[in-house]
Amino acid sequence: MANIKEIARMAGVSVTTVSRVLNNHPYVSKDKRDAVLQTIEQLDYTRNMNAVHLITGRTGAVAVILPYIHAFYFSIIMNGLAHEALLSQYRLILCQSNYLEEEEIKVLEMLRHKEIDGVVIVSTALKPEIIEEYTAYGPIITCQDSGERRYSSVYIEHYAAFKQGLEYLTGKGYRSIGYCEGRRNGSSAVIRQTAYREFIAEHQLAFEEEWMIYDCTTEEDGAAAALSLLKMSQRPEAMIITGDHVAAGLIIEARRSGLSIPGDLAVMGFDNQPIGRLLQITTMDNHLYEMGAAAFRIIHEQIHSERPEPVYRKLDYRIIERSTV
Amino acid sequence: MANIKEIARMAGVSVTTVSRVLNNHPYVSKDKRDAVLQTIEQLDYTRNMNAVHLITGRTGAVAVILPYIHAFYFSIIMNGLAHEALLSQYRLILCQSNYLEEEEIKVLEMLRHKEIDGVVIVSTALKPEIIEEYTAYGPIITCQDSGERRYSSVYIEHYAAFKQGLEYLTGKGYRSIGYCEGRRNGSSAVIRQTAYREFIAEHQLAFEEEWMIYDCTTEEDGAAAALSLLKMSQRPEAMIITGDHVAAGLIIEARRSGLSIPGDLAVMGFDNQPIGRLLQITTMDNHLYEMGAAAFRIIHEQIHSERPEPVYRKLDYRIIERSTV
DNA sequence: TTGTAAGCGTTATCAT
DNA sequence: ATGATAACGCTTACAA
Repeated sequence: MANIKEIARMAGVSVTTVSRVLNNHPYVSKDKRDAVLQTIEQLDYTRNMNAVHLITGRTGAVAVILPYIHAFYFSIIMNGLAHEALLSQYRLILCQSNYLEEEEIKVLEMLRHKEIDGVVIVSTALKPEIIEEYTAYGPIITCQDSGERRYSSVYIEHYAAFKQGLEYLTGKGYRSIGYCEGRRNGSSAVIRQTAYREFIAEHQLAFEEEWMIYDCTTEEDGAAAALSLLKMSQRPEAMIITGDHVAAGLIIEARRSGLSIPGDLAVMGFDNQPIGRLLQITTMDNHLYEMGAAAFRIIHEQIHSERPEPVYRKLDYRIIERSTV
Repeated sequence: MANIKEIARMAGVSVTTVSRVLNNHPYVSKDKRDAVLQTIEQLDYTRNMNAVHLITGRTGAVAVILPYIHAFYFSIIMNGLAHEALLSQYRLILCQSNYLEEEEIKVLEMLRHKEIDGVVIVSTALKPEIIEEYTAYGPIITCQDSGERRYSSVYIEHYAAFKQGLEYLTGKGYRSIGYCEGRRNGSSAVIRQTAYREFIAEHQLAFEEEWMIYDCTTEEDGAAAALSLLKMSQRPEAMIITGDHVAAGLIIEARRSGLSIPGDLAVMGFDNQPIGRLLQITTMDNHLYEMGAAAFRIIHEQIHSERPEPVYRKLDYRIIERSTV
């Protein structure tokens, strides 16, 4: 395959001139530029970008770490990231980690190996200390609140958002509230559970340990939760459920079993996913798209600044009132 | 940041020896190897992979082109790809194209620029001729049947599969069948519509133009389809719907409106997605996961062979009988 | 406006 | 078993 030297020789110019044409530098006469362009066309030449990356020290690529691409929560954030990356002519390299530290480390190692210019961590199993180590090799941003670390973050205050959701339910008069939690190891799940238990205690609400249902991540988990709810001697008046798709599964199964919603059971979802609109689920909009977009904008800026300072951006949230509460 | 030269100097060996240690070559004495290893540790050294890519002419990365990551159809294929890529220690670069030719070309250009070793095209808006041009720069495989071209393919016979679905419905006694089609431009949609219309004609089934519903890609589209079905003066006895999530939307909305399924309306889905199991939707399993896995295995083999020949692999399919037909 | 030559950080070749 | 040295294909001082 042709290289820059060959183009230079055939066009009767130096490699520098060819490089200038390639990079749209000024100070190239029209004659030479045309000659170069024509030769390039003729030989079907393109640059070997590996050589460019080597000499420039940049790759124009950013990696994104997330556990599952097929989870709505993450795909919405991903859309935000992708949109901004496109605007900046950047490439996104996706890493579906399944929360495997090993996979996540691999991506951070890519940063170290100079294969990418930065890393966006949407959700991780990694300890903040580990991430912090890698900031030495390039900019990193997380979509989780990890305190004011040496890397940036765009995040939702899960604690406050969850409490607001609970307040909304008690405001509607519900005095016993169950909770379908998402992935047990998920960083947000831990926070939300704390918010939940504290809220229950503060407001002296009724509570049974079986109202706390763990590891609900799919429609089927929601359906299973509905079934176990039905078998309880004491059932909560309301359920708060992270993920509208899980809420959807619960609602469908509960209705199939003859429960009226919100009459017999109120359901509040989280994350404002498309299925939620279909089933008219009352939910919490976490602005996930904007989260992705902001994350990319920040890391892009950091890639291009000399000594970037970490940025901490807190996103807001709001309840979407529909008809399941 | 430290480079190989520095390591060599500090360890008191040549760069060649360092390189040998780095690549686990034989013929390095234990003494020197240990010295090198220790220096590497000490300086926190890693290779600049751009230099490696440049000299070796390989990158260990394969790009995947698909229109939408959040569509179940594609995410299942993606899972198959990802699993195999992991086994082969390959990196996957994801391109969400939205069926924009421009975006897809960008990826093919990466192949030309030597930034990736191969391309897996899951679904594309590109003409086969264009893809064929790029085979000059490296192996390409599609997950669509495009005839026996200069690039490989793993594909489902959408025509035959769709007809089998229709036969299943007529076998159950339904004599009027409507069809919710997926994305209008989707390559499979075109094929399936042909199969549909031909089947209707061959079997002299009842048919109204309004039973053919276009561009159904989401749960909400399915719900909307249910609503328009309800308004028809003549309603089909059965619906065949590409995508179980679309079928789910239709079923939920239809039942909400008092329709019994399959009593008043039989529904057959396609693609065997998780939601289909929850709602007990009778569907067609297209082996999408296996499709992704096979695609990667083939391209991986081609990357490592001198003069690769195109491979054409046809996948089978089967009906999963549940309770909506 | 143009060209020469020195890198970038590796691996490959070919000695010894 | 080890090491010079030449690639790989490009950008960028620096000189003219």
